[in-house]
Amino acid sequence: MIDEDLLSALFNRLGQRDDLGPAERQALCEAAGDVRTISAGRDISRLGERPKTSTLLSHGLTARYNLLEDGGRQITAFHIAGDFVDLHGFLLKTMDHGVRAMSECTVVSFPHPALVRITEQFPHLTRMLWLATLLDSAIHRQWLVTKGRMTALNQMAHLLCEHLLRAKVVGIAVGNRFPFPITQADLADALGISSVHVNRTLQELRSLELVEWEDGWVTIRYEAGLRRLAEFDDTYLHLRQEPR
Amino acid sequence: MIDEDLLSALFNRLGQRDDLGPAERQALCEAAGDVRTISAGRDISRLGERPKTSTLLSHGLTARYNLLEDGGRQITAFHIAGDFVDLHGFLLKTMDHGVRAMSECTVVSFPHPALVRITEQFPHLTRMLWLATLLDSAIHRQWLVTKGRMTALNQMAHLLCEHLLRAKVVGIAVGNRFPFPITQADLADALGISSVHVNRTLQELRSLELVEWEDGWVTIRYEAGLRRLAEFDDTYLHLRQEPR
DNA sequence: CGGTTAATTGACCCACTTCAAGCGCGGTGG
DNA sequence: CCACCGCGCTTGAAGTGGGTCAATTAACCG
Repeated sequence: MIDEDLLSALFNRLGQRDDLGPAERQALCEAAGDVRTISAGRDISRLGERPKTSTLLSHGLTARYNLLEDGGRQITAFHIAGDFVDLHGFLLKTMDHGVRAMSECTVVSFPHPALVRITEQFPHLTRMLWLATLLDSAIHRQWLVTKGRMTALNQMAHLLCEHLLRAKVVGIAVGNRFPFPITQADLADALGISSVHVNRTLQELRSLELVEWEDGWVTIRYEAGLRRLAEFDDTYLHLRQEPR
Repeated sequence: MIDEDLLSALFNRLGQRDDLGPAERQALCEAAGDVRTISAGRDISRLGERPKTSTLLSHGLTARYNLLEDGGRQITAFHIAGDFVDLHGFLLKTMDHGVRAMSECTVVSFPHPALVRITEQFPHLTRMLWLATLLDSAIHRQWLVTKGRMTALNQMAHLLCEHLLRAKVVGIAVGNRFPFPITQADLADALGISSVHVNRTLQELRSLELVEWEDGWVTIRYEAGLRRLAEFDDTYLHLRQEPR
């Protein structure tokens, strides 16, 4: 059975939404398979694969992405410690996107048969895992809104507000700073804009004295202003603790 | 207990992904609460609400939407017969978007306590309901890809390919025709473009002899061509029947 | 010190927006 | 039965956010 430390970010994340009992924590520890380290730039999963485990990110940053015929790429999600990168693979069975390690990552695998057992024996824990995928989904919807109806500047501001909050929840933020080790080209693929425009937009955020971004660390200098710019409302992250 | 007919589209949709046993079908029928008709333009659910039931769409068309400060609107999903419009409300507890009836709709409500009971007594059915929300999520991701990296023309083509297939799955398509009773302004809010541009883009799809759109019905005239234009690959709809 | 990758900048271009006006049609009230 | 209204669709013209191309600089690395 694995060390509970590896799951602490997950416990933080789920615990922020509802209490997890000791039996449930133990069930998760027992369901865990092997622990691996994956180096930056490697794919954790590829389009079309049929995974037999789901992968919890214990440390690092990953991205879900799809490629287009012209070689373009769209990143549809980032994941940090405490996130499952492909829990949906448990039931979807076939990956409809790739998952790439954007930094060195530590991951814990959960064999699908063990997850089936959880659904048979731990209804509340099952709902919490289901919830974890619903939170992903809520973030997708929010990205659709910002991508569809906001300028690059607002969109980028929104992404940074979101990540600050997510980083705080799992305890990897340091004050208003959090790690975000991606290139401007990666960010462009997430926002659906060109890397040239990312560069100019970032400069604007800097000149507005809202954000700094150095050596893979983002500092939010003026959170209230950034939130206003992004029309950020954290409802969609569902951070209330309540019976689920 | 309600008439099984009201759930037939749901059975079609789930049954396309895995077998549902008689006991599971019956459990769903027993979990159902009241049946209502909602007239076009009405909200089924609003931002910030805390629903006590989840709503299955048995007939009609609905849209999830978010509003922006400037009065703009982004539609993040359409739902047709057999789709739950807010199954995620079961665990998210608070709605992070509105749901609007785009046509007259027949809906079946499922009280959340009944869904809790399903998670306690029917693990496989629970996984199938979970799957239903994962399919929503997969569609969100696909929209992110098309919205981020495709032109309005390709995006619109993609949406129509998607809806043709979804309509076929639940049996509301007639050949290559399906109902889609929305205005061009609604479509603009879904694609994240202006209604003027929707109009011009639709004209182009028509002039390419790929699509017709009259009286709320879409006819796909040349599906292969439309798919090529949209780079449409149905993997993300996960239409294979297999153990889940 | 060459080689590579990321960040930056300038110049020009285009997909899509905005604004504004006109049109077709079903619904309604007199 | 018709005049009018409102909504959705259509079209034109002008403006802009962001794209593309291409070159330069900066940082790192063996």
